[in-house]
Order: sequence, then structure tokens, then C-alpha cells
Amino acid sequence: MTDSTTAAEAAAPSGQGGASGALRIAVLDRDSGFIQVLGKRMERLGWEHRVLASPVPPDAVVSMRLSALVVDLAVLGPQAWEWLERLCGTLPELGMVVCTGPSTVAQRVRGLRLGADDWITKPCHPEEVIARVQSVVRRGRPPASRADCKPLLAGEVEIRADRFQAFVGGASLDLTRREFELIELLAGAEGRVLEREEIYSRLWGYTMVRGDRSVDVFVRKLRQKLEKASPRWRYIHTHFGIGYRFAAESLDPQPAEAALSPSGGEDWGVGDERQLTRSHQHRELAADAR
Amino acid sequence: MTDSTTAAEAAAPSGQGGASGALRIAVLDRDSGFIQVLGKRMERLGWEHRVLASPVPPDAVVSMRLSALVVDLAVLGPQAWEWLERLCGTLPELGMVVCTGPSTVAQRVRGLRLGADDWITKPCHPEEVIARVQSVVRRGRPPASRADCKPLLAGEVEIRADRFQAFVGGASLDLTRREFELIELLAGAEGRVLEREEIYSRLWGYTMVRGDRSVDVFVRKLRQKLEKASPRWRYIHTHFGIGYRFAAESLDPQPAEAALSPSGGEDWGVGDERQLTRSHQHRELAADAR
DNA sequence: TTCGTCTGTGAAGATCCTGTGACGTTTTCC
DNA sequence: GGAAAACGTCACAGGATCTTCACAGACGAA
Repeated sequence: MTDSTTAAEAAAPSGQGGASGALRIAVLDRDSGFIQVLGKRMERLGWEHRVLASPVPPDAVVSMRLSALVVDLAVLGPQAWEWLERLCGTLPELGMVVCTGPSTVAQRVRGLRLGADDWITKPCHPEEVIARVQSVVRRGRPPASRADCKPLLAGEVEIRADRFQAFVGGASLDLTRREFELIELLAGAEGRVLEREEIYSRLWGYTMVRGDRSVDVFVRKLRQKLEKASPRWRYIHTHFGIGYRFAAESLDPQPAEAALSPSGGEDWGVGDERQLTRSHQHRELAADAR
Repeated sequence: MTDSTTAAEAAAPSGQGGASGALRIAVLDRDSGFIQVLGKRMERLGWEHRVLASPVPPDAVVSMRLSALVVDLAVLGPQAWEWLERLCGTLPELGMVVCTGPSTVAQRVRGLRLGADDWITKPCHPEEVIARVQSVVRRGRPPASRADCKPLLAGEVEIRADRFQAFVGGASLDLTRREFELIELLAGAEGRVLEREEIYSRLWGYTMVRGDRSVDVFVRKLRQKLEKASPRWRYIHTHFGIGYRFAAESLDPQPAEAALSPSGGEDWGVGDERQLTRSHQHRELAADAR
């Protein structure tokens, strides 16, 4: 391989750089002086970084779980645009900073339109590159730190982002990281149907390839644990051909509504929902219960 | 106020530009030539934009619900940095693009660190500004889910894109994916007649072969479910030899029009419609009433 | 009114989708 | 270094959904 790595991997919570300040950056360039200076600077910041000397297939980039990629288009040769487009298409979350020699307005516009997040013209000061990378990464990341959001409640389940866990009656569901991310995502969108592709791209950070069953498998695992801990409720509902929807629904006839009603938030009439999905429920429950 | 506005306000759903491509942009600059060219370009893109000629207090910016702000620091004078910092602190979601005259690396780094999302050096090409604004907004905005579009209302039916479902009186119609796509398409074009070929190509993604009955079959399924859930209304109207038209029409004598009229919103001349389809309607009602 | 064409309808078969258990690989923790 | 846990992939079975077909009824032009 044409790369070198530094620093310990940093349990990147969601496929992207960690919640702390530590980033994973790759630099695709051949200008050894530039690389060296930049590398030193990043090291001082505690960023993981690796240098790539030759074009890397998008798939390989995916597996690097980067926060951002700094790339000199010159290294890519004639297929630069195609490469850029493919990569940005695959990893929309990845911060893509083009740092390359003199260019025309048209080229810069093209690059930005294809998905690049910033374009720096060489020669440039490494500090500016750093600042722009930070800017790009900062922007791509949701501002809220997970610590300070209050726990989500749904049915008997309590989802606590600060602990990466869900609880039922105080007992942990013992969710793995992926399982937790999934329930957090679903519950955060309570009521809405999330498409598989969306779930996948938000959890894994890149676009799902057709036929991938990972989401389904994790939904099953989640359901199993939820079912075991809270057997009288159904939480995850399948929408055939689309994806999944999270909504706590009691299996008991009419469980005193008030007692366990979910978070107050802006829900569009959960009451409705209860009734209106009657027929729906049958199907879903039938499906769920099997 | 020192600003001029174009375009009607457009209930920007979530503080960011709408789910479509329409953005709300403000330009804080005094270079009239630059402003004009940029304005023209944005207009062509259908963006709402306003020009600010003097520093605006952050609170005022908040109320503008912008997607992005393009600012020339020169206009801000000596308090530029403080202003920038305050604004970025207040509105981390706002895309902040600095577009200003020659600067030092230190200045650019400082600006980016304070929260600017991009920094363009004048003189620059308006197209590049546009592209960079797009890039900044694209990055800041979650991949644009269909979640935040408000439900469509027609007669007794409520179509909710976030749930991939239609509801009547709170009860789900239990539409399959295709059925939902169809009702969404038809209702989205309420009043207009959609040709089979168009429906087909928009739903299936490729052109319909002559003799294909798929559209008809799905219209029937939809009608069945609508009829069952909302028997006193007709929604889908056949236009012989052409295609279908969606319009909620009550079968009750004259149900005080106002009481049950559909969503208030921007109407595409319902009045017209009523008249011009007069002859048509006879036919339709006859057909429908069977 | 008559005929050719278009649309509504029900049903059957093909197709696609999801739930599930199992297995090999990678990561984490001793 | 080794065991355990977590992860990702696969194949299969059962369902849900889609597509196609044939026929009957409706429509429009002559």
C-alpha cells in the first residue's frame, strides 16, 4: 500500500470523525514538502492522518472512515472529475477539499458542483488548508453534542444518548454500538418512516449498495432485544418496500393512554395514530409477531 | 431598512431553505456591480435573495431565516471579527461565505476559525460564488429528506409524505409503495390532467410501452381504497383518451363548499377549472356515479 | 345505432422484499 | 496470543406487491 498511518484509531462514533476534536484525514498528493508540513501540523492537532500517493478506488476510501479528504486533482490525472464525482456520490458526508494548482473558474465551479466542499489554490499556506478542513468538517457535523440532549422516551423504553444505551425499567438493553445508533436514529424520527437507504447512509456514512441486508439484520437484533425487555410493546414497524418506522404501540387493549404516553414533543396527534392505524396494526402486528 | 427583497416569502420550513432547491440568501456588500450580477444569477436559479448594505444585528439575521449569507468584511469595518463571531455563534446552521478583497493567510484562517464556512477573495467570478454558496448549503443541510414537507390535503384525505401514507379521518389507507407514489403524484398536480405516459414515466422511471395497463390497475386499487375510506367523495377522475386528474369532489348535494374545501394554500385557479371542465364533468360524474 | 378503441375489473403468476438462522471475519478485551 | 463479542454477508422460505392477461363495459366517431 502506498500509505502510512499515524495515531490510534479513535472509535469514530458514526463513521465520521469522533465527537471530540479528533479527525481522520487523508491527503492525496505527491508534493512531499506540502505533505510533510501538513502532516506535522495535523499531528500536532492530534488528528489521525494518512497520505495517499495514488488514486484510490472509492471503496477503499469508504473503508478508511475519514472525516475529510484533501486531494490534489493533478494526482488523479485525466479521470479526476469522474473520480471526484463517484466519490462524492458514494460518501456525501465526507468532507472533500480540493487543493490543487492554478485552475480556471469553470474548473473550480465544476469541482464544487460535483460535490467538493472547498477548493484551495496552490501554492497555499498549510494553516489555511487546516482551517478550511476544520470548517468543512465543522459544517458537516450536526452541532449538538450528544451529551446534552435529554433522554428519549417511547413506550417503556428510555434512550439515553449520553450512555449509548437504551433502558427498560432501569435495565439496560445491552445494545451494541450499531444497535444503539439504529434505535437512536429511528426514535429520533419517531413517527416518520425512514427508508433503508437513508438509515444506511446515516449509520454507515456512505450510500447503500443494492441488496445490502445490514439494516434488516440490525433491525431484527434490535427487535429481539426490545421484545425481550418489553414484550407488551411493539416499537419498530416495517413499511414494505420502503423502510422502518419507530413508534411505541402497546399490545394491551387500551393501556390508560396517559400512563405511558411518549415524550410530549411535537407529535401530530399520537392519539389519532392509535386509532387510525388500527387496520394497519393488524398487518404490522401480524408481520411483527411471527 | 437598508434592504430590498425579491420573491414572495416562502414559509421556509426549517429555517433552512425549503426542501426543494430554493434557497434564501442575503448578500451584505456595497459593490453595486457585484451585487447586481450576483442577484441576477440567483434570480435565475429561483433563489430568494436580499441585499443588505450595512451591518445587521445578529438578531435581525436570525429572523431572516436564511440558508446562507455572503458578506464582504469591508462593509463591517473594524468590528468585522466580532460581528462574524457573534453571528456564527448565534446561527451555527447558517452558511457563512466571506467574499472580500485581498487578505492575509492569517485573516482567512481567523475568519474560518470564527465560523465562516468559506472565504472567497475578490475579485472573483459570480459563478464561483454561487457554486461555493451551493456547496456550503449542501454540506450544512441534511441530505434533504422528504420529511419536512407539509401534508397535502384534499377532501377528507391527508397525504403525508413523511409516512408514505394517506389518511382519512386519521385512519391509514394502507397504501403500498406504488399506490402511494401514484396518489402523491396525482395530488401534487391537483387539478391538472396527467397523461398515462407521464404518470408511468414519473413512477416507473422509464417510458411506457404501448398497451401497458399498469397505471390503470393502480388507479383502480387507489380508487378502491379511497372509496372504502371516504365513500362520499370522488378523487380520481378519468379523462378518456388522455389520463387521470386528481380533484376532491364531494358527492353530497352542496356541502357548504367552505366547510370542507381543501387546503387553503396557493390555488391554481380552482374557479377556472370548475368552468372549463364543465362539459367534461358531466361525463365524469356520469361515469363516477355508476 | 354500430364499430373500433379505450377503460374498469378480477384473478393468476411472476417478481420482489423481508425475516431469519447460520457462518466467516474483524474488533475488542483479557 | 486467545476467547468473546460484534459485525457483515449469505441463502432460504414465506409473504407482499407488481405485472400481465382476458374479458366486459364505456366512450366517441361515423
